[in-house]
Amino acid sequence: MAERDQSRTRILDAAAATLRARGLAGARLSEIAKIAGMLAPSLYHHFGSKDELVEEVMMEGIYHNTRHIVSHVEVLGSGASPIQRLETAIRSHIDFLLTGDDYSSAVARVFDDLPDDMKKRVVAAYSGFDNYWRDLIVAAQKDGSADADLDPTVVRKFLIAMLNSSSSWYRPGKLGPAQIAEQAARMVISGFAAR
Amino acid sequence: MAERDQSRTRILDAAAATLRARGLAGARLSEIAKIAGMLAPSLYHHFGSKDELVEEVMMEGIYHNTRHIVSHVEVLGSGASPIQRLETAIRSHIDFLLTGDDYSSAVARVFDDLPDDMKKRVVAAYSGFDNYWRDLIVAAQKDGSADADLDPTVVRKFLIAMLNSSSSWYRPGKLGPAQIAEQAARMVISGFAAR
DNA sequence: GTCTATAATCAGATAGAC
DNA sequence: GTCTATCTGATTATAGAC
Repeated sequence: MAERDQSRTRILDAAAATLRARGLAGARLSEIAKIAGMLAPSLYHHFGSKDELVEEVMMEGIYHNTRHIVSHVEVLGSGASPIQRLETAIRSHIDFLLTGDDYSSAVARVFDDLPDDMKKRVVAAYSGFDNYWRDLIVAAQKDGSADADLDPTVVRKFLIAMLNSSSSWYRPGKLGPAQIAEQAARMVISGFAAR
Repeated sequence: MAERDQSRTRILDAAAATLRARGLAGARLSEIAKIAGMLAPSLYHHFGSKDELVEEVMMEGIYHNTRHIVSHVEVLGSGASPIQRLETAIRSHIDFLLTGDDYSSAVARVFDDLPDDMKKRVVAAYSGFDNYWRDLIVAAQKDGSADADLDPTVVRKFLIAMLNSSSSWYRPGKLGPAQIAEQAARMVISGFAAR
């Protein structure tokens, strides 16, 4: 990797960590620069503006997250049931968020606050991710293994909001990422009521 | 109500609407003042600072929301099962958010971005709300009607995050607040998988 | 109790040396 | 490619007239 790319990567990493921790307005260029080992004006050699930097973090986050989930689900092979595939996606998403991917956590944290024009582009980039979840949900319904009276879009919105929230309240303790993921999968698929 | 209280209330309403729509950093005192029918410096006659105003909106939001949910649940009377009570709380919470309470939506939107010291106080005020949900959850588990292997705290966090998210993605359309609430209750209690 | 005018602060962004 | 110095613009907050 070229030196230039190393600096870019360090800046992006620093921006993702800062956005995750402080939100959009709270993330100062001076802090991002400090973590990346430079001063704020130096960032402008690599990025045109704060917005440009933020947007690249969003795009990376979405890309990383999608790839991570898809690769875990697809490893199951064609023998897996739709519900098994959905369960794997849920576990994989939580694990990704809680095991420290700053990029996807940054997306979860700042998405609502993005300026409208950037949000449009980020939503467009998100569509692959959304569609993937939607397909998992619809497949389980077509298969007869899931409740067909639930609206797939509503299920997806609720599900992703619930999973994403974990990055804001999770603290290492009694329950680790795997246990949280287990709880999420159980709650979503089987529901809270006893069978 | 005294004139002074009227102005205060107008300002609080305007702040809640603006916080809900624009987030913490995006909510400008000039916009809040304009909605309240005055100019920004006039706000300082009623509130000491932006933070003070924001904190009062948070406290009102939590108070409104808790009262709304509790009153709907308690109306069920002592004959209702724990699951019925939980279902009522879910429906009531969604309905409250989507039928336009700016205060509780503002809490959902800006909570993560609050400055640390204010957040501590807001969390403390939230404890009554959290405990009420927790009691609903634990009661259903003790009763044997809910999955006792789920951690009550994790269930509560996931549940509230999921319900709160609706205020950011809901738009009046095919499904109204009551239908969204119905979907949420069904998804949480029965789960996504077919029985 | 609200206004006009203005101060104080702060963060993003630019210019230009090295 | 990073620095120091500076500018710009926006926003909270204050002073004091009315």
